[in-house]
Amino acid sequence: MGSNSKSNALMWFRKGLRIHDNPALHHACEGSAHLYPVFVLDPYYLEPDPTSSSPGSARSGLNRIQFMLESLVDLDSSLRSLGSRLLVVKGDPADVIIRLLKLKEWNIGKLCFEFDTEPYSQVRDSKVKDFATISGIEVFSPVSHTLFNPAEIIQKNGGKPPLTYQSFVKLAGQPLSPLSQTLTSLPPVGNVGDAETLSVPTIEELGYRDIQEEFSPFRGGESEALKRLKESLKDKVWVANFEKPKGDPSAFLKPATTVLSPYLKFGCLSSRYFYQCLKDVYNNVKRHTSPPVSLAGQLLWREFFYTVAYGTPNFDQMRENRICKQIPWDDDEELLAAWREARTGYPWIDAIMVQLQKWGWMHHLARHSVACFLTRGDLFIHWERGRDVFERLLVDSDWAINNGNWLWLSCSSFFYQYNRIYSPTTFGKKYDPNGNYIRHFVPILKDMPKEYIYEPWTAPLRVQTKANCIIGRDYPKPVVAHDSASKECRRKMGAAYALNHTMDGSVGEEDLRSLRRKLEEDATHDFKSRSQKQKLIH
DNA sequence: GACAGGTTGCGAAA
DNA sequence: TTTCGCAACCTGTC
Repeated sequence: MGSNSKSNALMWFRKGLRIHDNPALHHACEGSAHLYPVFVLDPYYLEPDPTSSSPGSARSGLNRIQFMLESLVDLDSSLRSLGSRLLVVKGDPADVIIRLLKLKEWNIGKLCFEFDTEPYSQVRDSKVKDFATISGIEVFSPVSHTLFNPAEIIQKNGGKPPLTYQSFVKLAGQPLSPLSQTLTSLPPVGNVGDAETLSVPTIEELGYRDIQEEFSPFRGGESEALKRLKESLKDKVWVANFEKPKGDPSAFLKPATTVLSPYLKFGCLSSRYFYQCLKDVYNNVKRHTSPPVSLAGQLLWREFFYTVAYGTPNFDQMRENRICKQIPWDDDEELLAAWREARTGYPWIDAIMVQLQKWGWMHHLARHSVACFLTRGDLFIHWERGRDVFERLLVDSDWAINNGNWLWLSCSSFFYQYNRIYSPTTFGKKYDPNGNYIRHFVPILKDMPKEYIYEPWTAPLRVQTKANCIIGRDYPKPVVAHDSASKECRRKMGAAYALNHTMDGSVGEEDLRSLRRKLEEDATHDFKSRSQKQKLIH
């Protein structure tokens, strides 16, 4: 190669931790003498945070950190089998990439990375892109994390994202196919020089010592993703008849869904490849389910939330969010902690929260149960608080999808039927009358007879004694009474909706404060009039 | 302005 | 196992 021909490429991995269907990687290889595959470890994301209520960093639970490290190990080994390897560098991602682009030894002429729609990533990437552009480095940043380009769909809809699934699907049409070529070899890594590259660290090397005894049963990486995909698709009848709302949230030995979400989150699995595989199955069976409930429909839900999230400023908060109802949520640290730490006294809710802590994954309907309970169903706590807990602990936590679902479940956007409240007792009972799910994740209740396991506070004392679980001592009493709490939530939601309707989307801080006052006054008044009646009766 | 339709509520009644 | 009342929400479309 000539001395001034900058024919080396830097492939920046962030999400998209895969070899298959990776257009940025393909482009990075084309005409490159050397290829530098880089992943930047961000200390802010990884550093142990002893003040957090469960193991992990401030931003991520240990399960997701572990999943990411496994994905990196797998990526490195795949790169090695193609004659390359993964260069791991520590530091602030944008700063690190800019530093590497400046290195004389690397002599980078082309920077390739997958386009990322998240606000955090947009800021980070434009910093790097700006530097590359003024330095005369070619930048290639294709959309390949999603089936569609969110920007295109928003444009097709006149500049605003569609706010219903149906209108989204109509607008979106057919997704693009995955790349058909597979890479058989990669250009070699050139002289690394002063870049201070590492190999993928272990969880212990990151400073984590006390690894919990039960942890996520899902291993990270592209190989694992493709294996899991193949396994899921083997049962063609199951794939063809899949209907999301009918799954069993209490199934944990064999989950009722594919559990491919963590792999989609990190891009270990290409959504476009997944979609194509599903189409192949559908083409080979007589009858199959359709969106929104089908498996392919689930991938379209992902697209829907990515699109709305990309086109909605302040999507991850209530304030200044065009599509979010303004609701006077309570701020109760005690109740929030009880929910987060699985001590609400409702075994179904607590078991789900334990599964979140231990596995970093729960069934979709289980997520609904606890999200509804925290917000509009029982505790009336701000959905942003619950969102934070999920965002940190879920192995599959995905910015657009997580925020979208919290908006949905709290009846702040997309879904508005706030009278439909999940029961923290009977909902789980429908699927698991014996309470096996509770017995596994809340073992203190393992000997509670099934008649009482969903409402252990109703068990006679002799039953509690026999089960070695005294309610109020070994396991908490319910933090709220569901009947009255949910009634109260309905009342508040009704008042908040009325206010949002009257003010036509311009509810401000002061309006919420006065609504909160009014709601409290009404509650006190009701209480007093009830007491009056009681006095009259007696 | 009316109307149709909305992945996933509950509990009672048939 | 399906259907209904509950009380009445929203967006997209005409």
